[in-house]
Amino acid sequence: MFQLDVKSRKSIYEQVVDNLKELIVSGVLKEDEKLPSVRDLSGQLTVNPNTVQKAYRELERQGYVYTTSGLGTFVAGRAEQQIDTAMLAKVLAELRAGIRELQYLGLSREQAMAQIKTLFDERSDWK
Amino acid sequence: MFQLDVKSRKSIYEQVVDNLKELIVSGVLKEDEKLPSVRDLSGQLTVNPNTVQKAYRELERQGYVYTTSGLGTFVAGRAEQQIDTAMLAKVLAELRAGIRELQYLGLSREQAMAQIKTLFDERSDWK
Amino acid sequence: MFQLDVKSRKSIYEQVVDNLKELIVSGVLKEDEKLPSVRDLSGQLTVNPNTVQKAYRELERQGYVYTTSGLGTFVAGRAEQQIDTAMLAKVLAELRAGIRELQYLGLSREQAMAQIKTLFDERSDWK
Amino acid sequence: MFQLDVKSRKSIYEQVVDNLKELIVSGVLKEDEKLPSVRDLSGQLTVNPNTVQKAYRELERQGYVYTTSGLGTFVAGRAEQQIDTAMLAKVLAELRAGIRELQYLGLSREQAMAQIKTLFDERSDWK
DNA sequence: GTGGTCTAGACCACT
DNA sequence: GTGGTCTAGACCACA
Repeated sequence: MFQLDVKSRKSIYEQVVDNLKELIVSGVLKEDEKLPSVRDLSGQLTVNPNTVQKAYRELERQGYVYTTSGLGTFVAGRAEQQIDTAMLAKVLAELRAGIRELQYLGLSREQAMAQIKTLFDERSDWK
Repeated sequence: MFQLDVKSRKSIYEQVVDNLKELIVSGVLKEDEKLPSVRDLSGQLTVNPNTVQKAYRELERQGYVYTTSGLGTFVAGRAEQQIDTAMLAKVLAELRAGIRELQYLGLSREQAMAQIKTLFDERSDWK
Repeated sequence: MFQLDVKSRKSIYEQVVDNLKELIVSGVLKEDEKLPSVRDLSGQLTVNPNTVQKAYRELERQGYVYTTSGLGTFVAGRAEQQIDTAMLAKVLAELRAGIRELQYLGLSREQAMAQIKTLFDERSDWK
Repeated sequence: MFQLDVKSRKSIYEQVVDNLKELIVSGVLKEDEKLPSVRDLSGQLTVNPNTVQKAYRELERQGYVYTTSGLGTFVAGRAEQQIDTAMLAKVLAELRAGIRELQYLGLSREQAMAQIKTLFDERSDWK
C-alpha cells in the first residue's frame, strides 16, 4: 500500500496518517471504501497493531474516515462540509513557515513560486 | 524580543528556533550581528538556559548562525551559498502536505493559490 | 421504520434499541402491539439478524418488550410499574455529565435551563 | 484524587476523563493548575500509565487541558471561547435520550423536572 | 521528571 | 474477523 521510512523523524503513526491522507485526498481510496483492517495493515507494514489503530483513530478525529465497530474503517465523504477556519489558520501557519524556509535556503522568489506550482500540478484532480 | 506560547504543541526550543529564523530571514537581525547570550535570552523568555542553548545549536547546525567560542553567537552570512537539496526536499514535503490539507479542507484550487499568494506577499523583502 | 447511521460511533444494535425505545415511549408502538420479526426488521435495515436479535434481547432485559416463544415480540405494558432506582441512578449520572458539558461549553445557567426546557417540550404527550 | 469503578461498563480511561472534567468544570482544579503527572496518577489509581495518558490526550483534544512536553499537563482556560454549536448539538442529543429514559422509567413530568433541578443545584458555582 | 511512541500480547464487544 | 481497551515494559526527546 505504501512504505514507511524508519529513518524519518516523523513517528510511525504519523507517517501512516499522512500516507492514508494522501491516498484519500488524491482519490485512490474512494468514499465509503474500506481501509485495510488494523491487523492487515499492521502486518503489511510490520508494525504493531496498536500503532496502526492510533493512526486510524487520528484520521477519524480529523474526519477523514469513519469507523463501524465490527465492520471496519471506511473513507468518509466530504459532502456538505463547510471550511473549518480554525484548521485553515493552522495549515496556513505551517505553509508560512515552509515558504520562509524556501527564502532562507537561497531560492529566489521566482524559483520558490515555481516549486510551489509543481506541487499544485501534482494534484491534477483538484479543481 | 519575541513571545513563546507554552500552550502550543511545539516544543519550547523549536519555537525559539522558529522565531529567531524569522528575525534572521526577515533582516531584523543582520549578518554578523550578535545574538543575545544564552543567559540573557533565557532570562527574557523565562525558560531554562539549556533550552536556549539547544535552540542555538540547532540554528548553527542549519547554518543560520555561527558561534565563536567565548565571544558569542552571530548571524551567518548567506553569500556564496549552495542550495541544500536535502533540506529543500524536506521543506517541499512539508509544503506538499500543507497544500493537500488545503484541498481537503474544501478550498478550490484558486482559493488555495490565492492564499499562498498572500503568504508570498507578506515577504515583500524577498527578491 | 427508522434509519440507522453507519457512520455513528454508536453500535448498530444500540441504535436499534434507541430507536425502538423512542417509538414505544412516544406511543407510536402501543402496548401489546407486535414488533416486526427479527428477520423482517433485519431485512428492512439491511443488517445482520443477530444484531436485531441482540437489540430485542436488550429491550426485553430493560422491560420495554416481552417475547412469546413462537409468536413474536410485543410491547410491554407500563402498568403497576415500580420505579427502577438502579436504572434511575444510571440515567441521572448521564444527565449530570451532559449538564456539566453545557456548563463547560460556556452556556449560562439560564441558557442551559432553557435548552433543557425545549427537550421537555418535545415530549408533549408526557404528563 | 478520585476513585474508579471497576464494575462500570465505562472504560477506565473514560472514567478518568469524566472525573477530571468534573474537577475542572467545578473549579476544584483551577486554570493553569498542574494535573498530576501521568505516572503519578497511574500509580494512585493503580492502572497502566498508557491508560492515563490516553485520558489526558482526550482531555486535551476536547480543550480541557493543555500539555507542555517536559513540564506537564495543565488546566486550560475558558477565555474568549465561543459556543461550539456542533458539540452543543451532540450534548443535547444525549440529554434528549436521558430525558426520554426518565419518562419511560415511570416518572411524571414533574418528578423528572425536579430531578433535573437537583442536578442544576449541584452546580452552585454556575451563573 | 515530563509527556510521547512503540512493542508484544491479551481480552472484550459487536457484526 | 473487526475495532477498542488494557497491561507490562522499553526507549526517546524535552525541560
